[in-house]
Amino acid sequence: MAPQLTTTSYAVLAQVAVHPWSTYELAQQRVRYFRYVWPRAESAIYREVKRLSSMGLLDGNKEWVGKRARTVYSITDKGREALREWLATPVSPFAMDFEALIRLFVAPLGTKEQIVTTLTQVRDDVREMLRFGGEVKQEFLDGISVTQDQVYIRALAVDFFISLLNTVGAWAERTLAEIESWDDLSPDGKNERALEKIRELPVLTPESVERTPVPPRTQLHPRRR
Amino acid sequence: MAPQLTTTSYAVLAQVAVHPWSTYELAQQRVRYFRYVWPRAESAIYREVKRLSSMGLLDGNKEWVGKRARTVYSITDKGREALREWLATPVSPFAMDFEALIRLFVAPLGTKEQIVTTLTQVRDDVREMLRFGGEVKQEFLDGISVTQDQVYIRALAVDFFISLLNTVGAWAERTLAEIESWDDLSPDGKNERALEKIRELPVLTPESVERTPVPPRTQLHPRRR
DNA sequence: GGACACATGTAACGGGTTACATGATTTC
DNA sequence: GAAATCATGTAACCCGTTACATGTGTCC
Repeated sequence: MAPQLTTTSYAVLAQVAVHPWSTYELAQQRVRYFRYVWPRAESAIYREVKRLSSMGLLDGNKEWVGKRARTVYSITDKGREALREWLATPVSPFAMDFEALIRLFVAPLGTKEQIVTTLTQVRDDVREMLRFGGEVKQEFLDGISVTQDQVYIRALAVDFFISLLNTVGAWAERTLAEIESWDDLSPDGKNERALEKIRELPVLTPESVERTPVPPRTQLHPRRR
Repeated sequence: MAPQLTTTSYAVLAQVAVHPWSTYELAQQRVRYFRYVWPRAESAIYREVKRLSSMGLLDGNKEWVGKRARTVYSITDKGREALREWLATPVSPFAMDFEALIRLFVAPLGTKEQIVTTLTQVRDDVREMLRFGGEVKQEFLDGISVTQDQVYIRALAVDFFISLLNTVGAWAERTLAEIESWDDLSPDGKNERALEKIRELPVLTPESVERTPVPPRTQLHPRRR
């Protein structure tokens, strides 16, 4: 049996499918391709191309720059076939790591300044990513993108990226504003206003029929026997 | 030196800070706390509590259920102090894993049906998460949440969650509609329309930035590990 | 009294990360 | 011609995963 490929493998295959790259270029150009939707360390890419080429999915061509070797990889028919088969398998769901939310939960342990700093960082990170998104947009409008012939597909992805970041950015802004309007991080007098805000959130709540009567929460101190 | 804690460690600490839990409850209740913003396997939690308690940040109490032991953990002062110190460090940026976008990029290698299936899966995943979000909302409105006294904080997080999912869901819907309006996945005659759509995306491009003076961006902080 | 879900973990593998090494090119 | 930066990787540790193991209440 061939060893199992990971999503990272397919991400690399997908990038090489566009055109051949040296490993270094591959690792660098991930920024323009998958850095924000499938972030991985550079060294993972180096390892991945070797695996893929040992399996015959990539074709590695050694070149020489002075006394240094470098390898340029292109995708093979077998590689394209692997991608094709992958497309028929179930997709893994959208997932995120958002440390700032964990900090928010314990924010009252720290100072107001700290949580404001955290949220400001989030806002700035998002701005930076949006700046990058604007760059990509401009590249396509100028007609100079490497994947210019694929605009009809890439546009869908850029749409996703921009929409999502605008949402996160807007959330950061309004949350900053809310917290800055507080005197401190204590609950005093804040919960009622918060309930009002929760009530207005755009999501359906389960109907009372389905509403499970509160299950007596698991006992923290079970009886001995 | 004490071993370095990871964000997962702090996530566990943060959850135990709410009130004591047995390890099993901890692992289960992650769904209601961090599953969607900091997803980790259950076994990671089991290992983490042992580490944290060996460091004195958690206090583990052995109890007996029949002949089986179980451990109930509560946070120590030292644990709360660790959380406090953590709040002063730079936050790690929002990150996501979104395999569907990689598939979208290579979609023309496969069939229209396949990419439609993938996007439908995304839409359904989002619906399920939104259903959960609605449940949480209802719990707060009913006043029965375990963190009822923290509504003023949790509301901010629920806001984030719902906003983000609505954005992803809306994107999935309109992308499905777009692709279903196509005869096939070839670029024929699609790129011009796509450029028009890109032009309308709500993000500043470098050119427009040059024309519109923008306040100097705050410096980005370094990445945490 | 057998089946089955719940409860409570452990073992082991592998992907991802950080740290390091070394040659080539540019800058001053 | 030294320093800094770019280019091209390798090594090793550790977090996160999947798979498994075993005890306990419950249902019919």
